[in-house]
Amino acid sequence: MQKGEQTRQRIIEEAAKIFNQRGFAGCSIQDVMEATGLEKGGVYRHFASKEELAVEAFRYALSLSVKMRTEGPGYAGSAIEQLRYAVRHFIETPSVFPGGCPLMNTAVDANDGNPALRQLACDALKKWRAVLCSIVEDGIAHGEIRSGANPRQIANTIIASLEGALMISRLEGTKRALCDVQEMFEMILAEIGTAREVRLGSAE
Amino acid sequence: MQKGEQTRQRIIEEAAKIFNQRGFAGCSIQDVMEATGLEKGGVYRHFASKEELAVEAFRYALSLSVKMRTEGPGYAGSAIEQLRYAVRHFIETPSVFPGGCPLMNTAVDANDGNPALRQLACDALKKWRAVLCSIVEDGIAHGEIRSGANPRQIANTIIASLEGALMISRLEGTKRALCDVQEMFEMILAEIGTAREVRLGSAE
Amino acid sequence: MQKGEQTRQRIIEEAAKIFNQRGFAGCSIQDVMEATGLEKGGVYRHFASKEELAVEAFRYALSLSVKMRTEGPGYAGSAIEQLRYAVRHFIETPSVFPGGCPLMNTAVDANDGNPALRQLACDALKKWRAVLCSIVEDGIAHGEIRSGANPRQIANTIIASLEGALMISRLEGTKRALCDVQEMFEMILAEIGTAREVRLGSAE
Amino acid sequence: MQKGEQTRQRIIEEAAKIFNQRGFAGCSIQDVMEATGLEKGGVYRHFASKEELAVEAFRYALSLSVKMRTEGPGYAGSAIEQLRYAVRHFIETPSVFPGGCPLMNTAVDANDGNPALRQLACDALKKWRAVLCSIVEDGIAHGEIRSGANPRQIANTIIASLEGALMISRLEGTKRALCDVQEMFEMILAEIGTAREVRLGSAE
DNA sequence: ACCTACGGGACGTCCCGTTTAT
DNA sequence: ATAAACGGGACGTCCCGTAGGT
Repeated sequence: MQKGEQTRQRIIEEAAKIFNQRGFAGCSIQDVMEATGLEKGGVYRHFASKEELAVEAFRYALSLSVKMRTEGPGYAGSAIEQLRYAVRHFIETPSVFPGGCPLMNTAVDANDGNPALRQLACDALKKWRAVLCSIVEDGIAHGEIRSGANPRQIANTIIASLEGALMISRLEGTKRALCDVQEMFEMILAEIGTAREVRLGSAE
Repeated sequence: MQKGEQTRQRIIEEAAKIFNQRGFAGCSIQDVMEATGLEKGGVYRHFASKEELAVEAFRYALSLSVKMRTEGPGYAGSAIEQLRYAVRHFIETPSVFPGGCPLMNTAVDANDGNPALRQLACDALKKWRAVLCSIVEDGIAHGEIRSGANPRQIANTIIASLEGALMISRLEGTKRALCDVQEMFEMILAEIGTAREVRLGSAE
Repeated sequence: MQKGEQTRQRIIEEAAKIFNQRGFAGCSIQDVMEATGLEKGGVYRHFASKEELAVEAFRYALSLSVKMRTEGPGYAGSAIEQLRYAVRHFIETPSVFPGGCPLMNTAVDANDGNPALRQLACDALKKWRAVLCSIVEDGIAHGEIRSGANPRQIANTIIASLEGALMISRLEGTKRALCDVQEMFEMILAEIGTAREVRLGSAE
Repeated sequence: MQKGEQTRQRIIEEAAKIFNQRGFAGCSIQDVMEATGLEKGGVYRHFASKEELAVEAFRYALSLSVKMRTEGPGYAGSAIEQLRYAVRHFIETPSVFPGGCPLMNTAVDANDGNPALRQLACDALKKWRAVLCSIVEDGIAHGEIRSGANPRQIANTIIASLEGALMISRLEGTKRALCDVQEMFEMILAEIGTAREVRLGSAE
């Protein structure tokens, strides 16, 4: 990797943090300059515009974020275990960057007009959901999850609950909402799992 | 001072729409001027700064938003029915303003630094949750909901899921995520309700 | 005269001074308030708008100005003497108000757009010129001025020279330009007068 | 810095037109913005204040104006011919800009208080007068003008008459006053010229 | 006639995104 | 990659003309 390419990557990484915290409009090139130690020209050498830099920064943040939510040592074992891990892992490390989940931030920031950013967020969402879906599908195929279960519905519910709970938790400064959702998921996982008697026995 | 107060209110209402769509940093006083038809002097007579206007606008948006989620003809009957209504009503009218849910938008927008906005969002969240909590508590008191149920947990889960699903729905331009969550709630409501045998009988 | 009418007149007189010095755009109602000791409401009771006050003020200034240039003890005797007096009197008391000749000021100030003020200036000019014309005409009728003389041309020349010289004099802070013009007029008056030999004899 | 200088010049030229028409107080930076197509930042980069811009604009207008009155193909031949040309040329092209003669406008506008503008007008006047004076002096030296003639007096009379006549002409919307003065000048030129018998012979 | 409220709009500062020259 | 230049435009202050209420 050339020196120029390294610099470019460094800019993206620093910018990603700032954009994730303050949003596109709330962050200036000056902020990026200070974070990278570069001068304006040094930034503009690598990106044609603030818009272009933002796209790269958000792309980076989103891809890293999705990777964290979809890879890890816990993605092994039974489908139920994997889903439980996905939830637990989200709660333990809710964000790669300061400023909250890039997916939610990008979604809210771009909902106004920016179609490029919106597409990036959409892609990230789809990727994450696809992973969760395939876990559920595998679980059904292996008889660990009830055959009537709807993978997409389960995946969407997991993502929605976690993102929503993260928003609440950040607002309140507590993990309580995240934990509340996690517990509720235990119930849902028991409900969709086939190993019914076990949970009923243990829960009551 | 009658007329001035009217004007002030009109500014707040127009500003609320714009701030909700574009966020604090993404919206200028010029935008507010255009939306209200006023000139700069006309706006700054009523608000000391953009910050102050934003606080009033967000307060207005949040209070209207919470009111919509917590009042309505459906808040009657059994607790389970009321919770079901809360979810259904959210999905049918997910936003008072263009630009999505003020609670989520404010939460994301203010997470950076603005403590005033953050407090507003926090208050709105607490109000909403309190209403849901009391529905659950009433349900427990009336024996419609299992005595082991945790009202706060249920309320947080409802809010988190709905907000998260709304984010997904807005991103994708479909109501699918919202509907997925709604269906999942049917399962949860059945689970926490005491009229157990009915659901089990009908579902299987 | 009522007290209200007196106040109105006082406002006009004070405003006339200020408008004559600073022009319509360069003078504020606040200035008028300070000059009269009245409050805003006190001024607006008598005039519907700044524009209306300005019209009255300029009308007053112009009429006073024209009166000064066309009335006086010197308007007696031969036509040549009267013209000489008109010139001398202008130079001795070039302005009723501080700020220069209202005619020139109004003409320059109103040349942009204000048709009401422009008309006032035009009327004042016509009045002044008419007086000078009739002096010349009388002179021709009495054989004191050459029959070939053009009254309007002479009147216009007198007014133009005096106004122009006043402008120069005010700019330079000297009366020299006014005196230069006065001397030149002696030559002209001699030229148009019929008592030719006298001047030739005395001048050479 | 090439481009900036061009922009600065363009601003001055456009501003000169507007200031000449409406005066300093009657013209806003907004007007200049519209005329130049620039935004506020673009204007204030080149001038520290409205005052500074006005000085440059008036300086430009005055210098252009004086140049027009003092240069041209007619400034050749006999002194009398040159003076005749000066008058004729003024009447034919009385103003470089819309809004009348910058000298008179500035003089009236600045008579209030602005010493910077006043000085500019004064300088312009002196320059113009100097040119006319030197023509007369040359005429005297060459024996074309009577040795008793006073150059400064003649120059002041020309300037005063023309400026005054222009004011009248603009007020009335006719060139009549200008023409009246021009004709009167024929008489004066004949009077101060040495080729006496010619005019007398032709006029009578 | 005073006083206050109201909305208009000019002025000037500051900083931002971008370009250019080095 | 730096640094300065450039023009855009947001922000907030101030005062102005005007309208009402007292």
